[in-house]
Amino acid sequence: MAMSPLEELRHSASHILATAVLRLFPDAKLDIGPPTDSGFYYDIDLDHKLTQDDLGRIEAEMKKIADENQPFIRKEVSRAEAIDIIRQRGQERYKLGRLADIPEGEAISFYQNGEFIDLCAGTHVRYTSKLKAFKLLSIAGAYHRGDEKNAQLQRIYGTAFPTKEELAQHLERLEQAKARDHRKLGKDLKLFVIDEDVGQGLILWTPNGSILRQELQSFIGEELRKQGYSQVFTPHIGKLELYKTSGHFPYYKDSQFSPVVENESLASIIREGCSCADMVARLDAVSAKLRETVNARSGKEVIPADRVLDADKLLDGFMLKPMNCPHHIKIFASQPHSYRDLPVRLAEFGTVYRWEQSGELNGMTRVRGFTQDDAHLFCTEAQVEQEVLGCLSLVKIVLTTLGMSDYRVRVGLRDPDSNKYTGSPENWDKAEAACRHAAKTLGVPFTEEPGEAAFYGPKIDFVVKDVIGREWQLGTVQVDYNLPVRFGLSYIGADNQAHTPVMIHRAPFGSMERFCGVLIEHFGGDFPAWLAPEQVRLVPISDKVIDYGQNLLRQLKAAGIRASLDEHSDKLGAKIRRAELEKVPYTLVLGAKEAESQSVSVRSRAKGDEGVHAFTAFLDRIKTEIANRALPEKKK
RNA sequence: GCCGAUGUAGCUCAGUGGUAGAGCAACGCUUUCGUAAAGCGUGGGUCGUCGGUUCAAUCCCGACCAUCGGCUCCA
Repeated sequence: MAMSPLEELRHSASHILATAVLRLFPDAKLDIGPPTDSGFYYDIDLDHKLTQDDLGRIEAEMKKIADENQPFIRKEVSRAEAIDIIRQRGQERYKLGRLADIPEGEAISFYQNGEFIDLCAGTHVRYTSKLKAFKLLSIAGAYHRGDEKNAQLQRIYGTAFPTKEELAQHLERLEQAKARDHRKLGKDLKLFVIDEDVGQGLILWTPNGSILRQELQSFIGEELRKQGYSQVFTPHIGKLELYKTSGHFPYYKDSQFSPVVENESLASIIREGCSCADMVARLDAVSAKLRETVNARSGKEVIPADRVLDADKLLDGFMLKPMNCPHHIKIFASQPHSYRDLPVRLAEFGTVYRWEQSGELNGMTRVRGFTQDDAHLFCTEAQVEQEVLGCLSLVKIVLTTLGMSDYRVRVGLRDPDSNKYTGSPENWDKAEAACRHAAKTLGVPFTEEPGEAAFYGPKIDFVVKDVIGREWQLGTVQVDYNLPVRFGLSYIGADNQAHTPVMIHRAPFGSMERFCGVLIEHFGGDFPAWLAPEQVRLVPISDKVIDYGQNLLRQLKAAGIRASLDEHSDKLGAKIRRAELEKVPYTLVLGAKEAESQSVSVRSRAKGDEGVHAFTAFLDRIKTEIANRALPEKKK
């Protein structure tokens, strides 16, 4: 596979990095060093813990190697010769394994530059002096072959570009990304906090952030009403048995909070002398009746016999809900349904809790408690395509309104070689065809990805690219044949027979937390007026016009505008600066002449000073802008 | 969870084996000002937590907690 010139450069940079590391640390054992989307890395096993200072030394050595202008020379060798070369260099720890990965019959090649030689398919630049603009960025731990059972190596990340200018631009982009990081903006703009005493990964929405969330929720609420959804509310917990029926417990136990067991039950099993392991086994077990019911409904053994325990030994408890579907299913099941009722669309901003690994938590984008803008649609098989299309349009409306135009749609299909999927192949064929057709009808570019389906049905994900090129899976639509069966759901068809409905899970935002996190970075804190926590800042030039300011403030508030009056005894420049830093879309400067003529001097975040306008004209303007959910204008 | 780094005032950060300092913010006074920082003053800290070493620890050592950069994971 040919490398692009940029990949070639970065790949060569990683060899030069390895050359430098071996000069400074001759006992380093090398693993691999490929190029990446934004640079390169090399994985190295070394007893010495690399520090930031080492990075500087290595970088200086790389500079020297570049100046030495060593040619990259390709050598094709036999397998036996390859083993020899690796042995001579004392690099057998990882390189022999890498060599073994090369299939019989394929060329085995090494690349040499100066004293360094590395097993490598290539390709490379011709001379080390081609490397003119590079920088080592960070050190990280990385498992050999990405498997946590293997040794953890030290990974050195760096980046390289053809010219110094492009490198400088890239570093500049990284700086900008830091400036719009939602964790920094969240703090600066007081949007959310995470408090150690409450717990890691648990978001506290402050008043400003809550406005943002509330506006998004009412926006989507409006769309849901248009599309015939019913709003429901369900509690944050549910009994363990509910999740045993759905199949979520205990199979996903590792990513759930531990069950809540009632004090009296705990006391009683302690009296019986139960060990911790006994307790876990009793929590995981099911009654013979539950097993029989679920297996009969599924038509196969989904709950094995070894999970059954005598009824009097069973221990039930409550779980923080890891998903909303079982609760919504119970609402659907509480009534008999005719085919004429379908589709039933139940929507809820439902908060769920998942035990994410501590190292994975990140601001608002990876948390342990989050609120999905969730809904479950119960429909007939014939309605699947239309309902999927409805869900997809909703996601599209959301993304378009927010100006998030850089996204792709991924249709996840089943892996033809796997039998982990529930439901009949005929149903799968139909559902996949429906998803494919719906995506086509929607008119957006999409890719089909076999193996990306959930075990219970195909799904369609919206993957949004943010300003710095990272991809986020936000909105999702999933077809589910499994849960309606496990819960024994039914409706009466036109033939007067009971039929099993199909269920669709969908969440256009995904979760409010992640979505807001991405949205903060998307806008860099410069929210459109309809989302901005504060929409208008009134800035009197002196105390003499405070009365006028208060008068306007009353009128703005009466019109439903979020506004405040800056009564600090600062100079105008300082008040303007404060409003700018707080990213208020409109600042109205008030002086004596404005007070006299019922006018305001408008300063917009996008354009700066716009001159004096009648207050009523400004009021109309901002009301329209908010009602239209207009996107912010580009800054001048 | 794993590897590494970090944790000092609300924020950004400096600092030392002898019980801490700046700028901004807050508060008070003066100033009443025309489009990104007026002046003076005041208050504010168990130096992440818990242990250990020491006559003495914010500083040295250990454990834990949290954050950051990655890895692994994400129904």
